[in-house]
Amino acid sequence: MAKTVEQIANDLNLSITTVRLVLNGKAEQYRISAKTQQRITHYVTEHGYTVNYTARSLKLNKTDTLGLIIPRLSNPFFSTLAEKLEIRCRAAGYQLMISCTYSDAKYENKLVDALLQRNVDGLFVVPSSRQTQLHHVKMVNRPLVVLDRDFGAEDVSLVVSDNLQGGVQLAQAMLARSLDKGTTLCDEPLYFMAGDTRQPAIKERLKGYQQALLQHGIKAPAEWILQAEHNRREDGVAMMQTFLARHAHAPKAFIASSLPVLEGVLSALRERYGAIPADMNIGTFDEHAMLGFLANNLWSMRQDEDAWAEQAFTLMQRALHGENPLARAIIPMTLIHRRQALSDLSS
Amino acid sequence: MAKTVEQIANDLNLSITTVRLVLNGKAEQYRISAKTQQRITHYVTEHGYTVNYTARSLKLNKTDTLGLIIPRLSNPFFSTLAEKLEIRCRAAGYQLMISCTYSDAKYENKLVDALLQRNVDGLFVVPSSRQTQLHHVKMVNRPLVVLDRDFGAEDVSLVVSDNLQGGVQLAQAMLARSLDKGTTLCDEPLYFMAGDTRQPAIKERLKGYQQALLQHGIKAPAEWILQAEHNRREDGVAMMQTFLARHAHAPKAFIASSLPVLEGVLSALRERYGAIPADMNIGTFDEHAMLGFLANNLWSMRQDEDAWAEQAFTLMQRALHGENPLARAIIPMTLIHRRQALSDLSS
DNA sequence: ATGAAAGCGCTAACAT
DNA sequence: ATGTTAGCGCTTTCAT
Repeated sequence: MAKTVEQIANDLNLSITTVRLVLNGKAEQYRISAKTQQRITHYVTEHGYTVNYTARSLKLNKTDTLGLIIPRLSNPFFSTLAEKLEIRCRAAGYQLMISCTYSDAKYENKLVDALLQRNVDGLFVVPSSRQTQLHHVKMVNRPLVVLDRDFGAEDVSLVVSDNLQGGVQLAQAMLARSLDKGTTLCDEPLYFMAGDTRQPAIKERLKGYQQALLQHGIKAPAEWILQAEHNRREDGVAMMQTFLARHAHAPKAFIASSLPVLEGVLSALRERYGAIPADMNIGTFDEHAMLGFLANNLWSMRQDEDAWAEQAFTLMQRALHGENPLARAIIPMTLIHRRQALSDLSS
Repeated sequence: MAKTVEQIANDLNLSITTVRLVLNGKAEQYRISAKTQQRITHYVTEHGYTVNYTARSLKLNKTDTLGLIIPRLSNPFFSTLAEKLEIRCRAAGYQLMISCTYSDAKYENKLVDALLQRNVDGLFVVPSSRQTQLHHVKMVNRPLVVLDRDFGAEDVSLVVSDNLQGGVQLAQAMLARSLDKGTTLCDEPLYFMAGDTRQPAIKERLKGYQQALLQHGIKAPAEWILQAEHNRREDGVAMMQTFLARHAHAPKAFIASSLPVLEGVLSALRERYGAIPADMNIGTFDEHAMLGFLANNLWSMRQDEDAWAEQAFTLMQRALHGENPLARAIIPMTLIHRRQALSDLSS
């Protein structure tokens, strides 16, 4: 640890107040004599000084620290979000403490407690279940902003993507392509590989897909929709294995409910066929640069992490300032299309 | 905030000591009467209580919090590392504060200061330059573990991958394939797309590549090695554009010095040819599930994040306990090979 | 079996 | 222009 204000004051035979005044740049305002200022600044350049934030926090009852609780950092959507949010918080003078739950409810509740014990000024949370969301709303007696998943708790500020609209748009884009080519949906069904549909974001995406089909006069048959327990890579693998057990061929067109699911789906296909069939039409939620590695015709529904960070922080800041019009922000998604790559050219 | 110990004591007409004793489970030891205990536990279940860690920290001069400073979370290697390290720290009762520098030296130094101000018990840092590394070693008068980049400062604990050996192994595997097929290196040069070679890890990887070539009696010609200012996606783009300006065709075989560089290299190729030539042999450092999206013959050098986390934490813990045999851990890399996918099959 | 008090380093309000 | 002091909530040590 560096020196304390008191030490400096003693060593220089000054009072604590005087030292603090120049340390906080109030020297001019209180007309501290030039030579006193010099002695102090000189001492500090010599011995260094950093405020003890712990003591400061104890006194002021704020830590200038916010907490962010997400499922995993290895999910690119969350790591990007964490980055953007961290930058936004830091611009406003807050440190962001990031922690992961690994989708474990017990863990998640404990994490919230741990961060509260450390007196974070406010908390951003991606809850993993309705139960944990309720826990947080009840236990967190400080500014709370829920992200990504609306399990329907009242009285919280909330930031989510417009998953329903995203689902509609994605499905419509893919259907339009089929219909342009003169194929019908019966020739070329559009499957939906859904992770955990209890998760509100996934549920909405699926609903959007169904709505889009209905607009074409079709009620999606049950066998077009595959489901799984979670939204992980292995769940994607399982769904595609189920599919392949039931069909002779890989699907001509499908939508994955999230990136990890897509990874699993494709790895199962590669396992089976030795390659990812290049003529598949792939739709997925969440954008990632490495999607460009695929040769396929591909649509991805991008979530706007910049807008998320901005909105989430704004809601947080309002709450921190005591203005408390709990609000929910719904952020539009953007469709990105990569055309099928022409494969056989002499490189 | 929840109640304080003092409030509880007042409300119950007990002394602070008595309340603390039962709150800390020392009730039996000090023979607090059963009914006193009951009153207290009842009060707590009613009104709740969480220790104020800030006050505790001020007194004990430790926060049970460690800091991790990395370039970016959106780099999968670092986000995975952050996850593993967070888990390891939490298992030992520490919270990990993760922050990103975006490879900005100024920012990095400020971050270190910010975390020190918050009294983290120790710091893990991936320094972005020799200058910042020296800054940290000098300024951080607490346990410090440097990760990933050895800019050569003395007196620090250090965890790095065995980048030299990794470079050798990767290049050798790729050369072996060529030679098996009867092609010579002259037919099919093995290029190296190097990001910033001032960065020690990159420098070592490149050196390993050169060593491997030498073992085949070849000194890599200057034009086989492309270089850039940084290790970002856009640097990969730039290198491949340079390459394409000088050559009529895409390279038959190359190594990318890191994932972001690879992303850039491939996107430049896709831009140019409309597709990623499937007959290219690709080598890269860092493993990622989405590499399986590529149809190419592909070798990736995986860094063992689990071992990193374990070693880094062990070094940290030693330092925290005052044992101070500054040590460096060098962690082997693992080669992963994906065979070229057979592309034209009826799906 | 229970209580009292000092002190961690800072801030803010009130002296001189 | 500079100095003094109370108190944030906890832990630790010493008294009953």
